[in-house]
Formats: sequence, structure tokens, C-alpha cells
Amino acid sequence: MKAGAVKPPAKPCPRRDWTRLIIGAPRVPPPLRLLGRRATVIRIRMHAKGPPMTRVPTSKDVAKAAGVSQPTVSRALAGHPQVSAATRERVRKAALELGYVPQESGRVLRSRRTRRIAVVCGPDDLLSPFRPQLVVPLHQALAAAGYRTTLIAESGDAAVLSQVTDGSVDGVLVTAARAGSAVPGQLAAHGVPHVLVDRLVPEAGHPTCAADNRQGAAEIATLVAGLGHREVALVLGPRRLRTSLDREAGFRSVLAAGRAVRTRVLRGGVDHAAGVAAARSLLGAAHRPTAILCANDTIALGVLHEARLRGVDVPGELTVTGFDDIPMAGWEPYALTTVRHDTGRMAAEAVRLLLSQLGPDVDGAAPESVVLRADLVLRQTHAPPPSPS
Amino acid sequence: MKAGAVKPPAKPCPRRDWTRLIIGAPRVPPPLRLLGRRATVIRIRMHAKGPPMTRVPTSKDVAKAAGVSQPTVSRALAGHPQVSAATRERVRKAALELGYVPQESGRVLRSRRTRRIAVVCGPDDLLSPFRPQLVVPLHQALAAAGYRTTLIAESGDAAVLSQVTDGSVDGVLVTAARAGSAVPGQLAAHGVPHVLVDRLVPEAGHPTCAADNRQGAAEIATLVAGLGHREVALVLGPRRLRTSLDREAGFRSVLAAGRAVRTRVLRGGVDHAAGVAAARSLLGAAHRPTAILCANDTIALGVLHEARLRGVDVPGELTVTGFDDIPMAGWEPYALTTVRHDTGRMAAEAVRLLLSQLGPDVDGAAPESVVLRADLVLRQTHAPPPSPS
DNA sequence: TTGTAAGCGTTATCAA
DNA sequence: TTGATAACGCTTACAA
Repeated sequence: MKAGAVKPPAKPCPRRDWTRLIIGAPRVPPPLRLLGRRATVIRIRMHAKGPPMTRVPTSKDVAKAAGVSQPTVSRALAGHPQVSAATRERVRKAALELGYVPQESGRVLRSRRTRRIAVVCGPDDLLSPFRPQLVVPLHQALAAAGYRTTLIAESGDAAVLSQVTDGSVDGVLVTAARAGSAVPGQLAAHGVPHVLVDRLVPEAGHPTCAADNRQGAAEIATLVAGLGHREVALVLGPRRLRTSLDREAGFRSVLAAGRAVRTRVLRGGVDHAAGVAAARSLLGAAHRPTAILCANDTIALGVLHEARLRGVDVPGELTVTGFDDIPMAGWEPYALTTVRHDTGRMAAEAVRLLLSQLGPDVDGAAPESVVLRADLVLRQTHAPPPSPS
Repeated sequence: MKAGAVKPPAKPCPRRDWTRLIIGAPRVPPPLRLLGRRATVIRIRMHAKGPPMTRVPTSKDVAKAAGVSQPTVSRALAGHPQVSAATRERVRKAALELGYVPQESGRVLRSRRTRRIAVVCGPDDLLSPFRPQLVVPLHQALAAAGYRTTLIAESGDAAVLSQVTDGSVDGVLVTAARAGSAVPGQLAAHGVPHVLVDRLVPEAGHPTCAADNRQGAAEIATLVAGLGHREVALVLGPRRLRTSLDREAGFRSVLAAGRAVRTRVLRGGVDHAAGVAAARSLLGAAHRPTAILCANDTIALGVLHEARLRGVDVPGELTVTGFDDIPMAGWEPYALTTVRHDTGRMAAEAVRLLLSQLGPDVDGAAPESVVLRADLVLRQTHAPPPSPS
């Protein structure tokens, strides 16, 4: 490590040891719960629930107040055209005064439409940096179309299935990436409208909306190869992740295509530590690659950090690329060159695909799948290799 | 900047310029959508919907198949004890064969319990690094208690209100931090059970479950002051954010308490760029602080980056602290000393508080609020000042 | 234009 | 232990 380079926090120094002494803080793991778990309980007055036990008003109450029949209330508030303006106004006023809100349960039972869509994701998907970028636009697109979102974290197929086949949702958006899930098949078996989001391969018979991971990976590999790199390393996730496999295929389709590119492959986790470990292994070796293509941004940030820690100039000596364009990738200190999915578009298409199945009779219409191109995001971590071989 | 230090990506160099030439990539903003937006549409066969239009089976169908009355089906499947084992088995078998799932709409209409809870958050809350750490445990806690989660992104009070007063949820967890929201008040007015999550001040009459931001901030300020720092800077968010205000109060309560600590305050955004900007201003000045306390981790990471970029030794020359303990704070390159909320505990308590309001008659019981202590997470970015003044 | 009647699928009450 | 009956709140068809 060159003098003046960023100091690795793991390296101990006297002052830091002294600090630890004061605080009594072991280095790893950090001393969570240092201060104990005492919870302060405050008792407060709550909103007054009227002692006469006010019942929530129904359309019947409004009807009585407005001096009309109950179905007229329904028609008036639903904006049915064949209600006289005078009646409509009278009903509206009565409803407002009573604080009447049409009860969803009655509406659903009768109309058999819930206007609610389930979004299924993995148990901890929302904790990853990327998944919320998909779930939030999905939620927005649904809201814009007048649908509510029920969030279901996949934890056993049976649990998911019972929540989506009980008529509580009109359809399902499956974003969970788990490979062996039986959910899609069972949705089909139960005739529940659904769309698989962010999975490339249209699994037999399932409408799908996904980014083209293979294409995106091929694009960035093309970029790197075009810059003249001939010693390239791939840092990939485990084989069970379809996403990582697709990206690997994209990388290889270009790098193996007759160009004299030597490719090394490292397989590990998909988190920051995996990137750090991979970079340690790659940059510590005698024969360093000049470019490292990572299966996602988090890995790439780990690689980036380790490289800089070792004084390796990125992109001068080393090109590093990611995948997903998570928010951090755009942070100034990283400025990571990566691949971006247009998650807003993906969400919109997925919702469109799903809602198109909800029409009165869609048996004739051919269900579609949509594959969205991924885009290169060219920032500051790519350059030609130091000495073109 | 010392030789060999991490090179700021913003500084141009010939090689990088040449790269830009090849790619045609402007520096800022990155060229998203470089490759166009062409979507590939694939038409596929969908799951076969039986032409005879199979109706979804109801308890009536099961009753007929099992040779019992319809209410018996309900009782048998609900595990009602006064059903003979033989009947129960017959019903169970018939239900299984028909693929019967009790329809939620009927159940809700009759029982007036949805077993569904709404989680309200801000429009983009899930995109922040911290909020999912709260929402996910909330969702888990609800699922564990047998409740489903409806996600509502706050976008206008009226929209939220109509979704929670229509009987579609049994209660509401409000995590949105927006200050002037009328939602809590209206929930109370409508008698909708609810809990405010992660807001410290128990707003008049609302059950609340929150971390003690003030206390956490005071703890970390005590730590820093105890280390001997006398030149401290606070990097805070805007005044409209209650969270930031609470933390500021905590910082000040300690730093202003008669100790000879000189405190500077910078107010700005709550993102990474805000931290970078603050650090630039603070570290560029003639009189540098020896400690920078930030209103959240993202800001702190920005400060940390800028400090290292300038070759400032953290924690040797400068102590930097955050707040929230987002995942990145634990990443090896940062190892940020910060304050942690036990979001799992917070979620569990919030759910407990909410569900306790759903009992048959809770008018007598006093609703509670819970304030959870925040914990210091002592990692690698704090130390005594270089020369104790 | 509005009222009457029926029914969505379930659970609860009562009687047998 | 089980069956008949009613009711939840709403929308729709039909009649007035």
C-alpha cells in the first residue's frame, strides 16, 4: 500500500486501541445492545371513543337521512348517470354529514372485484438496495390504475398461495427470484391472473416482464472488450440465482467470441464482502486482470473499495463494472459504470400486462411477455487497460 | 492531497477523457437510455382457462360434495370443536378435492374483521436505506400475528383516508414522517385503530412506538465529548424533519451543557451529497472541527468519503458519527460509529400496541406508547482528538 | 328517475 | 353434533 492511501480500518493503531479501552468495545462484532434494552412505557389518553358505541354508518343510514332508498345512495355516490342532480346532491350531503364511506367488504362480495393486487417478494428482498427500486414503481403504477397493493413476503409456497386464492386480490405480481418456487405454477392452476416481474426466461406459459440481463451483460462486456481489455475477471453470484446465471451468459457470449480475452471467474456471494474478497484474491495475484465485471453493483462497490485501498487506480489501472445501478452507484465517490434497468418502465409494463388479464373475457386474447433492454450507464470506472496487449 | 490517495473521480485525466471520447459519454449526468428503449414483445401461450368456465368453488359446493349442510363446512374447516371427527374429515377431503379456499370477502363481510393492517409510508420512503429496515420487520410481525399488510404510500391525505376508513383494514401503522400530515388526526376522528411508528413525540392522544432520537443523539454526543473533543460540528437535515430536530436537540443537550465545546452547525439535505458538501466546507476551513456528528448515516458516509479523499485520517484526526445504522454503515470500508434503533423490537412493539386495540372491547384499557432506547454502535470512526485542547 | 327484490359467500344463532 | 335460517353491506336487474 502506498503512503497516504486510505487507511484500512481493520489495521490497528495505538490510538484506536486506546479508544477501545475507554469504550470497552470489541472490534468485531460491534457491541450492539451496549446500553441495554430498557423500554420506557408511557400511558396516554387515547382518542375518545364515544361511550354510546357509534356504529359505522352504512348506505342504509345515508338513505334514511337523505330520504331515498338504499340503492339510490349507491347509484348516486357511484356517479351513475341516471340519478337526478337534486337527488345526487342530497345524498352526497347526507353522506358527508354522516361521514359515510362505502364499505369495501360489501362492494367486493357483490362485485367480485377487489381492486387489489398482491406483490410477492422474497422475505428480505426489500432490504436489498435494488428491489425497492422495482417494488416502489410497481406500487405507484398500481395506485395510478386504482389498485391497492398487498405485500406478501414469500415464506413457504402454501402461505402465499392461500393468500392469493381466497379472492382477496384480483391478481398477483411475482417479483421473488427464488428459482424452485411452485407459486407461479399454482397461480396458473388456480386461474389467478399473474405476471412474473424481473425474471428473464418466460417460464412456460407465464406472462413475464423482465429486463434482459443477458443483453445488458453482453453490452457491458462489449464495451470492456472494445476498450482493449484482454485480461478480464468475472465476479458472479451463486449458481442458483437465475439473474447471476443470465448475466454470466451475457458476459461470456461476448468474451468467448473469438477475441483473445482471457477470462477468470470467481463465484461467491452477492454482497459487498464478496466483492472485497474477490478483489483481494484477484489483485493479490501475480497476474492481475485489467477489468473486473461484477454480477451486481454491491459486489462492484466492494471490488472498488478494495482496489482503492491497495492504491490501484480505477479506471487508470483497472476497470470495474457493476449491474443494477443502485443509488450508491451514482454517488460521487463511486461513479460506477454499470447497467441500468428502467424499473419504472418495467413496473408500468408489468401492471399493464396484469390488468389486461382482468378484463371481462380475455380468454381469446393472447397474453404477452415483455423483455426490456438494459442500458449502459457510463460513469467513471471504465477505461482502456494501462498497456493494451 | 497526498500522492497515492484515492483519486477523486471528478478530477479529469487524459486517459479518462479519451474514454469519454470513445463512448461519447458526458460526465454528468450519466447517459442513461443510451441504447434506446426498444421493447421486445413475445407472445406466449397462457395457462389454459377451461372453456367450460369453471366457477370458483364455494362452501356450498363442498357441502354438496361432502353430503353435509353448508354451515357445517364452515365449522369443520374453521376447526370448530363441536364437529365430529368423521364429518370433519369428510369435509376436509371434499374441500381438498374441489380446491376450495374460503373466500375472504364473505368472511370479512360477516365477521367484520379483515385481518389486514395498512402500513402507511411516504411516497419514496422505501427507496431510502433506512425505512425498509422498519417496514420489513413490521410486515413480518404482522404476518406472524396472522395479519396481512396493505402498503399505502402517502400521496394526499384524502387518498390515504379513504383507503383506511372503508373497512378494508383492521388498523393502521403510520410510519410516514411528514410533519403536517392530517392522517393521524383523521384516523382518530374515524375511530380507526392506529399506531404511529418511529415518531418520538406522542402526538396528542396517538399511541406511538418510536426510538428515542434525542437520547441516542445525547449518547453519542456524550461519547464524543468524553473522548475530549472540543471542536465539534453538527451536520443536520432540514428543520421540517422532526427526526433531525430531535437529534439536534440531543446533540445540543450534551454539547451545550457547560463543557467548553465549540459547536458549529451545518444544515442541508439528508443525502450523501449533503455530507460531501458539508465536509468540504468544514475541512476546507482554517479551523477544522475534530469531530463531525451527522443526522444520519448517509450524510456521515458522505463526510467520511470527503475526509478520506483529502487524506484526513479517520478516526486519527477526525471523528465522524452517523445515525440509523444502515447496512452500509457496517461495511468494512466504512465501519461507521453510529446509533442503532432496534427496528425489530420497534416493529414488534408497534404491532403489539396496534393489535391490543383490536380486542372485543378495549375502551377501558389505557392505550400505551412505547419509547425505545437507541444504542450506540461503536465501530472505527471515533477516537480522541489529535491534540486535546 | 327511483324503489323493490335478490343475491354475492361467509359466520352466528337457534332449534332439532 | 348438525341443519335451517338470518344477516353482514353492497350492486344489479327489474318493476314502477
